[in-house]
Amino acid sequence: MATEAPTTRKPARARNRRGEGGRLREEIIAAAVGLLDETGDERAITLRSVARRIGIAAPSIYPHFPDQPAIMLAVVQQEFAGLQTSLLAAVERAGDDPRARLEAICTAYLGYAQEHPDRYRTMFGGLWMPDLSASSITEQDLTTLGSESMQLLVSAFGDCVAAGVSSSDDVAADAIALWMGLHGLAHQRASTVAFPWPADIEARIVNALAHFSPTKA
Amino acid sequence: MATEAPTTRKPARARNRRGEGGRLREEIIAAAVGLLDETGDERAITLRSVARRIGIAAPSIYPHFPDQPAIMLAVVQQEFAGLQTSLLAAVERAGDDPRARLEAICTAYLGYAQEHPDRYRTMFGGLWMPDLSASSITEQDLTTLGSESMQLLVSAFGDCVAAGVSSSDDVAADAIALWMGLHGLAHQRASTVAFPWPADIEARIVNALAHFSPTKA
DNA sequence: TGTACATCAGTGAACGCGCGTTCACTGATGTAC
DNA sequence: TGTACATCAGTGAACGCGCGTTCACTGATGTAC
Repeated sequence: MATEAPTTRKPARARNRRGEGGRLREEIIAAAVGLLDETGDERAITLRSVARRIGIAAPSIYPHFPDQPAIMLAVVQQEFAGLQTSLLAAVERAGDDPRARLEAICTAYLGYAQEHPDRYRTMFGGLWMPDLSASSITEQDLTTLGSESMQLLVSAFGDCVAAGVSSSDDVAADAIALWMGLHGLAHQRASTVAFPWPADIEARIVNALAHFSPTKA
Repeated sequence: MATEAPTTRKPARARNRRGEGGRLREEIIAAAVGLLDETGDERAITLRSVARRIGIAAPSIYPHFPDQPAIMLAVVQQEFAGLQTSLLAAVERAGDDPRARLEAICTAYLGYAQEHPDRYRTMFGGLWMPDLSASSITEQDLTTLGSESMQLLVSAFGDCVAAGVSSSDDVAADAIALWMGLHGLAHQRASTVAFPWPADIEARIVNALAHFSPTKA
């Protein structure tokens, strides 16, 4: 696979107009996600590979990102936002029934991970974050990731308990337990090559951890 | 941090005696694990860093491993064996009660992951495996990893169902569901910097997914 | 017991590569007058 | 309406580094005779 076509040397990317230099920032993030999706390896996202894909010189990244980990953080933040959007859309579609809403969230969560396994692995793999002291990334940047989605799950779980379709003596704790079940399945599916998954694995995990009343068989 | 002490140039490693060259193979694996434990980053395991740590020349690796991914595979295989040993020891200690045995396996599994978070992340992260076509590693190498431990979990779960302390219409499927809960917690703990875990998170996950009869409160 | 020799367990130098980052610069574009 | 100029949005060459891998080699060690 040729990294550069030999005949056409210059793709001749149109430079942004004055005042619109910020657009390159978005292009950089999009290029990074594109590289991740195509290679399936977050290590393929390098400062130089991103620049190459856009058609700019490598140093042109620096006015927009202080270092390479900053690009990764921007990618992960954008993807967590995308996950949240996907969950909100699912819960919207689900209507008013509390159990249907919680199930919709779980299905959407697992669906996102299956559609974008490499993104999911990157978001939760923790491998992209460096020494934390040698880069521009702060601990605050990391702890806030995914907290919105967690909150959504907690409140949907709480609604189920309030409606009597679930039981829990500690909604926050049981929501985390449910999330861990979802995460385990999502992550393992995204990481393993082949595995003999039972057809109803999602339902088995969700039903057990959501403590759904067994009445509605 | 100096990579090489300036005064003592030669650590003067004693070369193995004739017929004992195979010892270097074990030293290489041990050095790789050591690097992983100390740096917390599997990317720190390079052919050259391993050689440096042992005190040999880089090409000396090649009689023992065909390429760098082969070292990673050996590390991961050894660690899966270590995990299995740890689970077997726990189940031995637990005595004859089926529920105690299953709980012991779960606790030992989570304990291993908490003691060696970086090893756990490497084992299940899937990032160390390359193109699968560009290296010496085969798909067979990957699918067998951890299957022994899975079997142990299935049989312990089956014993619980047989003894009436658990319920399940499909032990194999529910064992996988339980494993996913364990994996989710183990992996997230190993990957995240800080998280407000509930104190009883382990019990909440295990009790729900093992379908333990609630009689024994 | 002595010695030639095959083998084993490595070594040392070199290669080409892609990486992050720096530095001084350039040329188009909008604005003040 | 015309023009000087500041600013913006980048460029191009270069740096030092660590990487995986190759090649021809070396020197100790055991063995056959």
